[in-house]
Amino acid sequence: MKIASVIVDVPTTQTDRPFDYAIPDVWQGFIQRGMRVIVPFGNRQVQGFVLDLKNHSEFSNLKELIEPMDLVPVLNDELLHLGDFLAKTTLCMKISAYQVMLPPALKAKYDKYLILGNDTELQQLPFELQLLFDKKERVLWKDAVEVMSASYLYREARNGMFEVIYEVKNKGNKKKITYYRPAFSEQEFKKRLESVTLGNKQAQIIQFFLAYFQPHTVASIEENVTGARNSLKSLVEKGFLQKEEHEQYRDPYQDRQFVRTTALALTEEQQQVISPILKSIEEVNNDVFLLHGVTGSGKTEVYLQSIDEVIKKGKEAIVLVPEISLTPQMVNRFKGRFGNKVAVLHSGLSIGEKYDEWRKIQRKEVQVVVGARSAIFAPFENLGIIIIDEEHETSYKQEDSPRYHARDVAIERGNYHQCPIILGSATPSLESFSRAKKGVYTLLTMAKRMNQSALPKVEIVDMREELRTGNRSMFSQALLEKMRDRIEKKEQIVLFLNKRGYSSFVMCRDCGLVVQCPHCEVSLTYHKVSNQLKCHYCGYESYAPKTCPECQSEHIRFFGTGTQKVEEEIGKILPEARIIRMDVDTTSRKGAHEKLLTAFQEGKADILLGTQMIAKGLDFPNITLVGVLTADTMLHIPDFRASEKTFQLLTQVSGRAGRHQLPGEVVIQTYTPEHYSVQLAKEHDFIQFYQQEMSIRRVGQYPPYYYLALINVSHENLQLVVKVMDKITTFIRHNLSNQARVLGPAASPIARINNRYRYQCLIKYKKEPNLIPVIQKAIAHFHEEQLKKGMTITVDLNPFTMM
DNA sequence: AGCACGCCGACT
DNA sequence: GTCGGCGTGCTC
Repeated sequence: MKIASVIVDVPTTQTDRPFDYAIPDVWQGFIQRGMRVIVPFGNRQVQGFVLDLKNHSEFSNLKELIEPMDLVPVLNDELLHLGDFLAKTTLCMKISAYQVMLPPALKAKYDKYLILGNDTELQQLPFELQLLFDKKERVLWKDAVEVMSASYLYREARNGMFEVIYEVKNKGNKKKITYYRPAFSEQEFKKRLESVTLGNKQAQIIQFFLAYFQPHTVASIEENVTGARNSLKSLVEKGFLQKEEHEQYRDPYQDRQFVRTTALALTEEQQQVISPILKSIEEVNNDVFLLHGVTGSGKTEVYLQSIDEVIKKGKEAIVLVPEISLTPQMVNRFKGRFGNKVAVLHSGLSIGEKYDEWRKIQRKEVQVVVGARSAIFAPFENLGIIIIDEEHETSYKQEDSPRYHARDVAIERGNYHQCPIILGSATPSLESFSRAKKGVYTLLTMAKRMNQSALPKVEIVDMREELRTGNRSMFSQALLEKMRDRIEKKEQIVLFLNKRGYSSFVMCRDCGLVVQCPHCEVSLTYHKVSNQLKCHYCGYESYAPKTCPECQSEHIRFFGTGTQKVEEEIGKILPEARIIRMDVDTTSRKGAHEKLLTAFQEGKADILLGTQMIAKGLDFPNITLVGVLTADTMLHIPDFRASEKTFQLLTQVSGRAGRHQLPGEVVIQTYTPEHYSVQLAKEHDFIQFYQQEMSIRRVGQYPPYYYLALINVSHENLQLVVKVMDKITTFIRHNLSNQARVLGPAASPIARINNRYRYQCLIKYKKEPNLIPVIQKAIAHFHEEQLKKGMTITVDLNPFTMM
């Protein structure tokens, strides 16, 4: 095999195909499919993935590839194939599909350098450049353009004064740890000592080695002989010690003790649910199970015992959880059961830590991976099960290219490995539940909580009524009384503030002006800490105005209830309450999240106050009251899934209460108590909610009855955006069947971000085999505009947000 | 993406 | 006449 077919790291439609390279003799037999290589591309070097090896190419004068970047392939055949699947089903570049499957540490970085031409003397250069080149062979391009214009540099490069070179940075990411070991046996060591005289420090080090005759790290030598580091080198030179480097994994969980657990006895329901799963594992079937289990019904134990069975068969398991750093309890459960067989992958890890966890998987040192969305690409080769917990979570859909959904990838991989998939949730997505009803998935139900505990009693409080009776605080009378009661009883409270879609905006009470971002069509968010207004879309910041910028009125107010404000108010009315506040501000530091939760678990606070991040996975026995301060803010966002999201959230939050011996109670405060998603969450009635919501989706022609595709065009010039979007929409409308509904063009819900206008076209369809080629054709038409005018066109198949 | 090639206006 | 504007097309 003399030729490698390579996908290059140039993410454009024109280069989204394999390029052939000759394999130089030195690398013959070494280069394999799935390896990363450095190849010449045009006049620069880029990274690429070897797709294939072959002996013939249609292209006659091939360049040689430069060198491999890996010792062993980073992508196996299955993942190479999966990349193709991603590119086809999400309309992304193949290179982006492959990059997303690997830990970010393996993504190439490029450096552009300037080196002197062959005949160039340093003195010929302008003074500023002479300084840069001083004693250096090469100068970073970005340093050079600081002192000389790019056009000058390019011109002189053309004249031969410089050469411009590119280099793929292959970062040595492996963490090395240095050991010193005795160079010979103990007797030999002593014998040799007699024939030399050593300095004081060196003698001390030798004594230390004689006392503990084994390899030592520099740190441990230093502990015993201070200043030893300076003498180690000469001991190596004299032949007493050998220096060696061991690769070491950074283990983010290394200094933590995990209490080992064994399988718990299953409840009757759990047994009923697990037996078809075990059967599927046994028979190597590619079944998809939808495990619908109420909060606290013990889904995790079902996962654990299924995985255990898979491991016994010598296979591997992937467990996806929504943003795992948010649920350290979950990690503990897996680490506790499977110990060092588990790798953990989530966004809280550093790039290096992610890389290390990934390598444990690649080297088959672990059998289980627990992680967020991208863990679905774990390079296992013998998958026995894939579990997606909280299956309905929107975070399983990646919101930028490649816009894949982990569930779809899971099903594709399950099909390849012929292994079962479990989708678990207390509130399944309508898509999954309807598939289960149709028999595409196998529905498994757990309707009871473990520990004989009942689902919590839910009380809905109409906040309009509170207002009428003169209560203007954010706590209803009912909630306040219950909070007092729990604090007295030394039981714990979780207060949930639903902030999404309800940022704390600034409004003038006189003229009604809402302060907006000058670059985006969104209202600015007030941040109390810095007294600033910030735009969450483009990062614009300004100081909070004291008077209305429009009418100069002083009645300008900050609307919306932030966690800080709630904390302040509790401090006023319940001064004895100890509060832990969890939001972006208090959990941004690494590990802060877990610390706060641990403190709460240990009873160091009465109230846990937070946003989204406390809705899931909390399982503390002492929580007996859950308060939802504003249940309906999410209902008003322009999204057909608003009701579904509200129902899911209320159910999840309620599920935090009374999971163990003590009974739980939930208070939901709302301005729309009659809404079915609020009412049915109170009744814990998912089935009823499903039916009601489905009929609305049917009428509105929304998923799961229809599939969606969203095309978005953005550019600074509004006219251009409208024109292009209009042409695309018309083209698509004419080329799909009349079953399809093509809506638009219309301004996006956020009509402008970063001064770029945004228009969109929404396609609703049931069956359109030509959809993807038609969209591709429509977009291809506007290639030039994209290239020259900086217009962006994006396509999101099965979008989760319409923003 | 990044660059070379190439064809038209304003400068020595 | 030439420098440089950016429109066009190519990269194995």
